[in-house]
Amino acid sequence: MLTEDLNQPQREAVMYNEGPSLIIAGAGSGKTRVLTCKVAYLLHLGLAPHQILALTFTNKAAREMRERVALMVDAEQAKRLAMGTFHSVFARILRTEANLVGLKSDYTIYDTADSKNLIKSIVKEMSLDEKIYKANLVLSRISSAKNNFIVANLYAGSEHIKQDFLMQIPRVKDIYSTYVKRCMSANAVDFDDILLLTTQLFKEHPEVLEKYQNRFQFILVDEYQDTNLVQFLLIKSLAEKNHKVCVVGDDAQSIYAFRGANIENILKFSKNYPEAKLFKLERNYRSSRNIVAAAGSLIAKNRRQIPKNIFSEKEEGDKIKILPAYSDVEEALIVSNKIGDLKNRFGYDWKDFAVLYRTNAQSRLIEDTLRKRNIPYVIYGGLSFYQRKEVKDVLAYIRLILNTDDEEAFKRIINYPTRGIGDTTISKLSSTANLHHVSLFEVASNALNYALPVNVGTAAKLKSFVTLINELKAFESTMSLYDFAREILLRSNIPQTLNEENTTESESARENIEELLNSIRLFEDMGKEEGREGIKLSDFMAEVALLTDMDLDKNVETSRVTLMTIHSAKGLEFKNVFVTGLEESLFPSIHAMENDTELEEERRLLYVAITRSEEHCFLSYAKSRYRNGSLQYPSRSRFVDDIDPRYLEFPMDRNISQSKSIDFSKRDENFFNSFSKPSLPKHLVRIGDNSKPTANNNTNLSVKEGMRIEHERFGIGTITRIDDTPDGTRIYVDFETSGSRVLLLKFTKFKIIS
DNA sequence: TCTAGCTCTGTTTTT
DNA sequence: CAGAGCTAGA
Repeated sequence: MLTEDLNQPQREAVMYNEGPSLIIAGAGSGKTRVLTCKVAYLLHLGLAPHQILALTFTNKAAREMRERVALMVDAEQAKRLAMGTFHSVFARILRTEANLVGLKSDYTIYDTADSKNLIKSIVKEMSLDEKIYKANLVLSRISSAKNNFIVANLYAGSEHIKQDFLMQIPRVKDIYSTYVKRCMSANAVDFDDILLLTTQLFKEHPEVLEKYQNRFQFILVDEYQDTNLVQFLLIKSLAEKNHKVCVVGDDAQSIYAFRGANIENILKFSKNYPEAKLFKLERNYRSSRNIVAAAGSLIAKNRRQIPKNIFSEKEEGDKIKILPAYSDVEEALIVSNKIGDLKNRFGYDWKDFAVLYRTNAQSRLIEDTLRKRNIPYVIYGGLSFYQRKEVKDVLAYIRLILNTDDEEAFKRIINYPTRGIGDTTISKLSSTANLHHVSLFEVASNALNYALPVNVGTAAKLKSFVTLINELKAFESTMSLYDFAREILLRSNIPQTLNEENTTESESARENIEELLNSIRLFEDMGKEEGREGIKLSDFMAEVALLTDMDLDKNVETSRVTLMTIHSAKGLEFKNVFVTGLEESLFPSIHAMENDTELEEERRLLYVAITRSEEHCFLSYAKSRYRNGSLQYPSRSRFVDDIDPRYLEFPMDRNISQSKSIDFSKRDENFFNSFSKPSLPKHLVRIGDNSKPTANNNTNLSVKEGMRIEHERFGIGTITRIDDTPDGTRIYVDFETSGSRVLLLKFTKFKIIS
């Protein structure tokens, strides 16, 4: 029986399908299992796979669920489930119904970089100050409006515009409406549009909505706490007719408010469906009792939450260990050492470890250290493969060929490889195109008709570019995807250009492009295997646009330590988890320290991080860290103090101050002062600060072999050797955590301990 | 129009 | 620190 291995609340949640239900699923409570069983159960009850709509936030989650369903029912059925991310499912629907919202079905999906570039162009064209109307800021305003279902012509009457005035950016309204128009005339949508336009479509075309209401007999939504208003509306409208909808979420794990997610949706759900059944999954099967208790004590500091009692019946386990470090460098060393140590002691595999951080930038040091120790690792996040310059260049060719209206693709490649068409010509093209409400490509194709003010030479260059694109277009019908893509690549002249450069970068660029072609071939072959007829390159492009770094195959066969942001770690679990950078203004982020709402979200983020761990969890922080090129002295994160100390273990052996009361923020001096115990005479050696190094009077300073010193960045160590060289005195130090180093005395900041 | 080199600036999380 | 944008000179 399908529900055999489930506990009571899980089974009830799976078997109740008569109406709407809300499943509050605590961390590690077997949520995926419940969802999977539910899908299998619905199939068992006789629903056809295509009648079940299951929405997730990541492709990975969708894939995983499909695979697990396939194990319970037959693979054929699993394949036909309507399962995917919000964006991929609704992008498909939008493609089918494109003409109803003024798009063509081969529309392009703009990624964030495309959107930003478009905004930049618009700001320039409107002669606004780019320093005030920063692309990032404007995009986030537009995105937030879209997520809240505020279309361009309603923006003027919205709360948003009031905030814009306060922020002194009143013209966002105009940028927004121009942006929408430009996307439309480029036959392009951005990420938010995929959901927004579908919502609009359903609103304005009840007959279309009804078609999908009838098709989707049952709707499941994962990570419901992370849905925004538009997603809420989409689910609401689709479920309106037969109320067969089940949403699963955990308010304690809501970490996407910055993207418009609204916890209110969970509360609104019960309001919207008064008959909704509520199920709570409170037993955590993942983590030791200590970890669950520690996480529980942390999240208890948040005010707004749905009451629940998460418990574990696993063994008590070790306490969460706090790992203080002198510097970011040392933090990385400690983490790497601990990983090696645990592996040796308990026989873990590399893949049993994850190092999590708040910001992507933190990965660098950890990466460096792991590499030095020969510890294999994978990094998720950051630049994804499809965002790399060379890959985007090739994709832009493909995009323009498939959709010549694609403004951003046009701009990207009109002069790459260089063909003598510069900014001047591009802005002429732009203004002419805007004037006549046509695409850049259209103007370039008929420069004469539009009276484009360019000289004969430029006109000829434009013509040959247009001819190239048109010729390539003609190949589509005659070739396989792979051959077509290869033809595009060859004719684009990109490979030749890279060959000429002949640098390490151009070498890796060529490899990446080769990789891109391989993925096109793979896509084509898979399609054939699955018996899908008439796959087109546009299908590949549609898929690629919605792929993230998480979805890429990263050589999963080899066992490696995982490095990722906490956000990307949601939904995953590891035996051992290191949460790094627990420092004020990093975690919680400096941007989130102003109000409680944001602070609570950061706290939930740490909650998510801790609850990823099954057996061991470590929280590390550094007393000094390089950020944006300058050294900073943060204090320990307040969140460490939010956890009940009964579940924490602080180090005994090292005398890093536990108190947070010292203000490190002012000057270097404070940092050193904080080290010295007030009663002791200050042996602080601090030579070569910014004032000129008062040369040799430091050489006979009282350093001796065997002395123990405490270094700002490397921690505690013993001097093993002292050498006088023409450059000054060199000291050889064996550091406890960071190994041996040779330091030039006059530039070294340290304190003598004994 | 292109390129190299300089200055400036920003700097969270992501489908 | 790294990426973007700007300037000067070719």
